[in-house]
Amino acid sequence: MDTKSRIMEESFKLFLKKGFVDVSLNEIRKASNITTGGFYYHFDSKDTLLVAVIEKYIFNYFNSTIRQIRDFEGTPKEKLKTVILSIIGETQLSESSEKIDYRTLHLLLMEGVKKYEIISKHYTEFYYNLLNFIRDVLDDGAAQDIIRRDIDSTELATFIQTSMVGTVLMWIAMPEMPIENRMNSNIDHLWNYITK
Amino acid sequence: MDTKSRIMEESFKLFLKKGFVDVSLNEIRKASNITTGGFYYHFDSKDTLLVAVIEKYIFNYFNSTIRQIRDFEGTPKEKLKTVILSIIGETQLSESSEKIDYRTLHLLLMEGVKKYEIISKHYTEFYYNLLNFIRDVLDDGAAQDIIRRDIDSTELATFIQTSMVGTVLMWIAMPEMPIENRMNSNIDHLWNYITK
DNA sequence: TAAAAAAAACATAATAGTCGGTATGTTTAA
DNA sequence: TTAAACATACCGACTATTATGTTTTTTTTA
Repeated sequence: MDTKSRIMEESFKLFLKKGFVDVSLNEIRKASNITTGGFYYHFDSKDTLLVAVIEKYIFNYFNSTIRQIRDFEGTPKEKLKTVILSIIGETQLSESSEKIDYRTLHLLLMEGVKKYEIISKHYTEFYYNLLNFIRDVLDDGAAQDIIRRDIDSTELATFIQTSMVGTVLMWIAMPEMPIENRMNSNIDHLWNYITK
Repeated sequence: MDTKSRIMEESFKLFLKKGFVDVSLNEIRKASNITTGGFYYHFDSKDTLLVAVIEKYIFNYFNSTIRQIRDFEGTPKEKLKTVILSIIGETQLSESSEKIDYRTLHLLLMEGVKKYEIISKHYTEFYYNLLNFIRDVLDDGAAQDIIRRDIDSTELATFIQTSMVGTVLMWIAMPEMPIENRMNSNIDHLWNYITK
């Protein structure tokens, strides 16, 4: 792996563990085995690094996951379940085999959303991406005559998305209940409601 | 107002605006019109201050809101709608008339949850408190023969809570859609599902 | 009830340490 | 020979905190 990627990956791991502001450039340097000069050759600032890291390891991953599930063969219900569990579930760091706890990732994301306009923009874009995905799945299900047509699919998609996103936050608040259980239970109820 | 309360209120405002770590003691001192000695007379450290502020201005407020809505006369549906809108909606700083944007409050809360075990504990407790409230409302509705009985009320309450909490996060992600609209739409769908 | 003592409520000054960032030097590859 | 890819040394600004001094209020005592 080249130096820049190494810096980004090690920083990402540190950010997840301690949060952005609580990781100093010294720590980043040590973890990446590089000196100050080396770091500033690749990045203009610590902030630039954070934005790059979040774009690469979070949003790229999120959006490519949605893309994959779009091509995924399965029932609409399976697709809905899979997309969110893929994102939330056992995220994996590229190349290495380390698993990431989504909860810490979410907290890092919130930190970025608060501090940087560009991350906030990416965040919004991702949710529109997810919303469109859910709506397409619903439209597909309606075409297959599985899903009710009396409610506008965008509104239904919004309802479903809200519930799925809530699952994440509840997982942070009440971690003792496994995410899979909560997700399965929620999707089952949603499914009862949206199917004919 | 006494000095300690003044420090806490001014700090809370600063924390909401910039986040905890980005507010220095110097800023707190200036805003509260106090010196270093004065500050450290009332608080052991900056961290102690944050915990005190979050306990007082967030969790006290949250939990007392739930208590109020418990006594609130109204239909189960109104109660559900009111409790979350009261918490999320136009929160108000004690004494002063300044309105708080819940989104910034949520981000501050996440910062605290990440950094301090005690805040994380309060956070979990609050969500159990909310869950119990929702379940009681549902049980009440079932007793009035409004709400279906074929699903366990705890599971139904969990489903509803997840959706409500998701509403908050969606509001952060997609702020252009007003929280009231989203909440009303979601509650209507939930209601269709849980009523007989 | 006035003086004395004690405690509370601050104010001032200083400190050690860390922070992100810069300027410049050196090595390596094209 | 030139530019990329680093390394070294350094810096001023700022950080939370401490130690100590001063003022104000409360309590105790004569």
